[in-house]
Formats: sequence, structure tokens, C-alpha cells
Amino acid sequence: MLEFAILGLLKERSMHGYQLKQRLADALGAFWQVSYGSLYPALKRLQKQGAVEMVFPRGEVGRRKNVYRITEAGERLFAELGESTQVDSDDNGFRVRLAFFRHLKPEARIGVMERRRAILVDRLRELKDRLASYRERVDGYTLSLMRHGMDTTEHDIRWLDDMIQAERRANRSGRKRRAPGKKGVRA
Amino acid sequence: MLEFAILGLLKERSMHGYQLKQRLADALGAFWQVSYGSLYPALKRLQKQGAVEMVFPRGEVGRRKNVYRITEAGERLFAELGESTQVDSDDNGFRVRLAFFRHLKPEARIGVMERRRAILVDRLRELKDRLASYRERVDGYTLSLMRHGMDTTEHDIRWLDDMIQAERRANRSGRKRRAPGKKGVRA
DNA sequence: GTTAGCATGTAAGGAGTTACATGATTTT
DNA sequence: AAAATCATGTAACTCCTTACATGCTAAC
Repeated sequence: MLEFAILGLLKERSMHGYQLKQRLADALGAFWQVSYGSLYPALKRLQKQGAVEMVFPRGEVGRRKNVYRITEAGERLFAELGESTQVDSDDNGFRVRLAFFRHLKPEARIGVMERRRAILVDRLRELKDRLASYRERVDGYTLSLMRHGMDTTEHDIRWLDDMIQAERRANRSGRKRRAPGKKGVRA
Repeated sequence: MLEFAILGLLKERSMHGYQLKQRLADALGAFWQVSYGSLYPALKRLQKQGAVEMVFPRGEVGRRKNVYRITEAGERLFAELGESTQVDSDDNGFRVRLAFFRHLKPEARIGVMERRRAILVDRLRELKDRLASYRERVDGYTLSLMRHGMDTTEHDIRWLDDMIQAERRANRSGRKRRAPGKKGVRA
């Protein structure tokens, strides 16, 4: 997830680690805080893999700032991670991918959203089933937890439906157009 | 979190690992799936700490089933973990605690919910601030993510408020339910 | 001239997962 | 007798965190 986010940020422009953390906080700070202890090792891993490369060979400008640029291999890795089914059931995993959706192909976007939707529908059914069979046996707190979980999941599904619909509309009209309008995503 | 959940289940009745996993799936399966690869080692750790003990010295009844019982030390550990501020910002951490709220003292319950509320209020402010300052610069997907995050967080806060209120009402009125000293919990 | 912020990194550890490995018991 | 499910466990790994350690640079 972190490597995907790093690549997504570097697709916009080359940056150094410190900047990456700040930009990550801008878009996802409310849900996900990354520490340097995971960020810098992740950058090194990506460099070793050849997905990113350093723009200045450490120390060129006098200031110790390691600016990284995404490579061709990195672009491929980004696309691969963005469509990976490995993180579909991870709530935050979906948020992170959504934050970089603009860099995914429209078909990939719809695929990710529909897989996510299927997982939420499963979760909803699971909650409904449990609630139906345990209603008498569970305490009020657990009941409240389940009911709130159902509400939230239903809300999430409606949100996804709106986004899927908007995406399809955008794809049908004007094949070259980018993301749905800034105001038009939610009804 | 896992150790807290195990202790919470064992407070109700003694069980073996396999049963623990099933019961965990009953209450929290929609949010949290635990694997045996973490469950069994956790039980061993708890046993080594003296928080749980085996009821049958392995193999007594012929059947290889390790039934665990919570100890006095385990009860103390449960209460400590239930009030720990270490997991307040973890969404699932709160759900797990809620599922065992009935075993916490009323003051502890209110404390946990109010700390959770404060974190959600922070998250909401963070989202509002980011949205206000980045509205023009972020793409439609990120915008939608932030707006949906705000909606969800507001919904969660209202839910918490209802629960806090209900808890306070219950504490003020029904003080006579359930004496604090339960001695016959064994067996 | 010292505090705050910029910038990078490592070591140890936490809290899990997946895959593997085994065997007993119940159901069909 | 085969298949399903019950039951326990380990090894290797993932992906992150916290705490530590360093030094530069801008601002007050």
C-alpha cells in the first residue's frame, strides 16, 4: 500500500522522502499516517527494485536531499498494484487507491470499485445474518455495533454506486475525459 | 487487541482455541477475521504470562483439546487492556472493545467512548480543514473520498453520542443491577 | 545562539498473515 | 472408506510502528 502511494505521488512529480510524507498527509492524513521508519526503507526497496531512481546522486547540490523519480518499471508496478486484488477487503487500502484513481485506467477503476462493492455486500449480508440469528443472545453493545456496521456499510455501498455510475457516464461520453466533475461525484 | 478479545471471551466461559475463533467470528466476523496462526501463539503467550491456564492438562480426556480458563491475573489484564489508550485511534480496536463492553466498568466504558469521540472530532476537523484549503487542487476522487469520510465520521460521532447518553442514563437510574462482586464465575 | 523545522536513516519490535504440517472425529 | 470438519501447532514473512541517532538550515 505504501509503495503504491509513493509511486502514485512520484507520478505527479519527483520528490524526496520528507515531501512524500507531507503530501501523503495532505490527501490521506485523516485516515492514514505514515512514519519515516516505514517511508525511507520503502523508498530504498523501490530503488533496489528499479521502480524509482535518485535524481541527484546524493550530495550534488550540497544539501543532503534525496530526490526520487519514478521509472518505467515503477509505472508498471504502480498499475499492477492499483489493480491488485490483494487489498480489496482492506478499508484503508481502498481509500489509498481511490486517492490515486486518476492515474488508473478507467476500466481498472471500475474493476476496483466493483470488487470493493462485492466485498461490502458480503459484509452486509454477514452482518444481517448474524443479527438475525443472534439478536436475542447478544448484548446491547454488540447489537449496536452490528446495526451501526450495517448502516455504515449500506452508506458505503450507495456511495460506491454513485461513483461507479459517474465513472460509467464519464467513460461513455468523451472517452478522453478525466475524472468526474469536482462537484458531480455525489448526488 | 487479540489478547483482549481472547480474555473477553474466556470471561464468559472456558474454551479451547478453535471455539475461540468461532465465537470471535460470531460477534466480529464482519470486521475482523483472526487466523489460527495468531490465535494459538497468543494463547501460549497469555498462558506464559499467567493470564490463562489450561483446564485439562493436555490429553486427560483422550481428546486433544486444550481448554483454557482465565485467571485472576487475566481478569486484571483484561481490565487494563480495555481501558488502554493505545488503541483509541484504531477503528477496529474500538469495535473489538465495544464487543466486550459489558465486561468493563461503566466509568471505563464512558472513558473509552469519550476518547474515541475526541479522536473522531479531530479527524473531522482535519478533513474539513484539508477540504477547505485543497478544494481546488484535488481531483474528484480525492474530493469524494474526503466528503464521504466527513459524512461517515459525522455519522459515527452521532452514534457515539447516542451511546454515551444511553450509558449515562443507565448509570444514573439503574444503580441496583448486578452487584460488583461476582464470585461464582468459575465453571 | 537557540529553537523550530527540514531531512535522513537504523534497530528492535508489534501484531498480525499465509503456508505448511499433522492428526483425530464425525458425517455421508 | 472417503470427505468434511474439528483441532493444534510452527516457520517464514509482511508491513508497519516506536525509539533512537544524526546533522543541516531558517527564523526569531
